[in-house]
Amino acid sequence: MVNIKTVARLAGVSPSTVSRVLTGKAPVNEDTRAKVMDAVLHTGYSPNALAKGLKAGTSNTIALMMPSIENPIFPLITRGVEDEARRCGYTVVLCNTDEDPIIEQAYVDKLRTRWIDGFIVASIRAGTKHIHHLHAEGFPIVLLNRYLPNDTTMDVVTVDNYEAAKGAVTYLAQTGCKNIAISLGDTTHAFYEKRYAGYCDALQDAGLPYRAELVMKENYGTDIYTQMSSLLQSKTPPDAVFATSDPKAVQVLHAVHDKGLRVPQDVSVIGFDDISIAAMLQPPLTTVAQPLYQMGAAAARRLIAQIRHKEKTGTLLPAARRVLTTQLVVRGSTKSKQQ
Amino acid sequence: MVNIKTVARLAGVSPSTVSRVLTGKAPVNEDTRAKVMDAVLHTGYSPNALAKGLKAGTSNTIALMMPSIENPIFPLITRGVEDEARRCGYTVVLCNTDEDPIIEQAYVDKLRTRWIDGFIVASIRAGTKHIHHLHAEGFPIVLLNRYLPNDTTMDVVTVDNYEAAKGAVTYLAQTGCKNIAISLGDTTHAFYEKRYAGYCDALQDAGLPYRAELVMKENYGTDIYTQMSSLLQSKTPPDAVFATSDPKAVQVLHAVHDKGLRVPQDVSVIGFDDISIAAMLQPPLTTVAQPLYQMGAAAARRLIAQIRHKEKTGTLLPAARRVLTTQLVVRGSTKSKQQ
DNA sequence: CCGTTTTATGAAATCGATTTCATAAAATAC
DNA sequence: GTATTTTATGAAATCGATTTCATAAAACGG
Repeated sequence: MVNIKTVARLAGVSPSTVSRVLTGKAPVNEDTRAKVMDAVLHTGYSPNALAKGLKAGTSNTIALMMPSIENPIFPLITRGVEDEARRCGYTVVLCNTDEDPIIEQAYVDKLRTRWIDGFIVASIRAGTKHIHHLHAEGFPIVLLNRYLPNDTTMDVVTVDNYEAAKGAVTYLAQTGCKNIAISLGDTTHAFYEKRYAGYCDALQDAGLPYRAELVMKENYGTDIYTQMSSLLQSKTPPDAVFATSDPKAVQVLHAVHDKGLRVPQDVSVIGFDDISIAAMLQPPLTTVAQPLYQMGAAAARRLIAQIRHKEKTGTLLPAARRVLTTQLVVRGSTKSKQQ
Repeated sequence: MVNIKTVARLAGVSPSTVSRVLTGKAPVNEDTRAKVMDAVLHTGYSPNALAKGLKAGTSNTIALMMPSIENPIFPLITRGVEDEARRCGYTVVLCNTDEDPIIEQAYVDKLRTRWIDGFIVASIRAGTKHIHHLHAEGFPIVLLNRYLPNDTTMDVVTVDNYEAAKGAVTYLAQTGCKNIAISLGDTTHAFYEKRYAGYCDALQDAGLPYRAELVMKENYGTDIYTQMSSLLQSKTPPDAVFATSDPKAVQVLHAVHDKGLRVPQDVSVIGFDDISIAAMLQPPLTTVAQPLYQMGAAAARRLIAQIRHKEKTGTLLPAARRVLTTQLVVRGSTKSKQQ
């Protein structure tokens, strides 16, 4: 591997001068600059990033922590992060944690050793403390999608889950649905809690009663498919379901289909996320679209801004909350609005 | 950040001794070892990976290059790579290249500068040369899924695309289908070429004629949906379609559905990949399952074996070809076998 | 033309861990 | 008891790039 010394010798100058030419941080005579550039091009030299990082204390690398890339919202988010990072000259390290505190801790320990400049965390949970420690140590951190409601110390990129859910349920009511069920995720996550609140308030605004038996919960012993199937056999079955994620909507669709009922004539279904399969389903799924790519890109942009600010001033920018807008994408799984 | 000097001072020894205790590469007196470990635990010291890497010439980091993580086969592959890498103490850098030679070159240039130990490449194309250069320079490289048929210099992890395709088409024939169409991908990729060959040979073995008009091609002006729609209106429409990837199968299903025909009664459909959505479709898609997770894990395992061999001996192991087995997963989009 | 400021560049220190080299102390041999 | 080997450890060199420091040469002011 060719190093700076080789180039220096070839150009007949000292390593310092080569460095000065390449970083441009100090004036160099035009003749010497030409000689050096010549030697650089000739050898195909490119500075060793490890040595550079060691000296500078940075690596131009960020980590992206998520539960699992298999969760269908993450590929697009990841793409957004990676594209933006690359544009800014940063490299992305991928961490699937399975929400396992041990794996998460292992990652943090490994990456903390001074060669990751910052973290995008899409897997934070209420109970864990590693991320706070990391932040307290001075690492730039941006929370993505998942966040802790009573903690405003860290940057967050998210959507307005309350309004988005409220809008979706209101839409169902406007299409004439009276018995609107919800397929709910783990409410220890703030974003699911918000979607639940939006559901409740939308019912109230529409003058519809809240019925506890219409709330299906994930990880509740049985899966959504089973819960939906039995709900359809009850005395007052739902005529609509607001699923708090698209995969849950898929299970609902299957349950409806397997009972011989039609979507949307018998049961309307709205999902949340707009992952790629939503449009491919039969019928295509009406869903609340999150701007996943933009969320990833925004998180990367913010993180890199924090990193650069820290490099310049030694401190972090005050934590900010970036709320992107969702959009209800109406497809075939819902009836049309009544005039 | 606490460094080795701090620990040394605290323990009352030299940095060399601290290093010896932690690497275990030289004998240390039991008393001193205890003192050092004490200081290490007390300070929470962990060696700087950048400095370590600079000295050792390795970074315990590998790169995973793919067209895009949005392509639904890659999340699972990525998960396999990452899990195996983590188990072996390696970190994964993610590279989405969009098959753009410029982006790919930029990545290669950036990562070549001595701090990536090896590459898993799932995006190689016949025309490009960067990867060969990289390999010629001595970097360990494992090709995943995509490969170059007349190049046996690099390790490959793949499946038997020919046999898998042949098996799928033979299955369609055995269920009584007579006019089997194929929805084909870009045949400049060897793996699509092989699937095509398997289709042709299966037809022949089943005594069915090859009909050129039943070959639908991606990137052929019109999309698969349109091609399938017009094929269904022809004089002798297909009664089955072998799609060379699951997303293509989805388009076929939509075309069939929109023509008011039923799957599998009127048209059988088989996909390829078994991505997560396959089982969620209505009807659930019969498809050739690739062991995506295992392919990723196998590629990572092989790459790390190469890296370690190179570190020990300075040379690479002779290139090997690892062929994993596919499995036809029969679901609802095909008829059952005739006795 | 002499003193002062710029400009350009090499030598050497630095980042942090590892490793070779040197050496003092301890252990063993005869 | 002296010679030799082994063990334990510190000092210093090393990885490669950057940056401070020092200094020679050039430019400039009066």
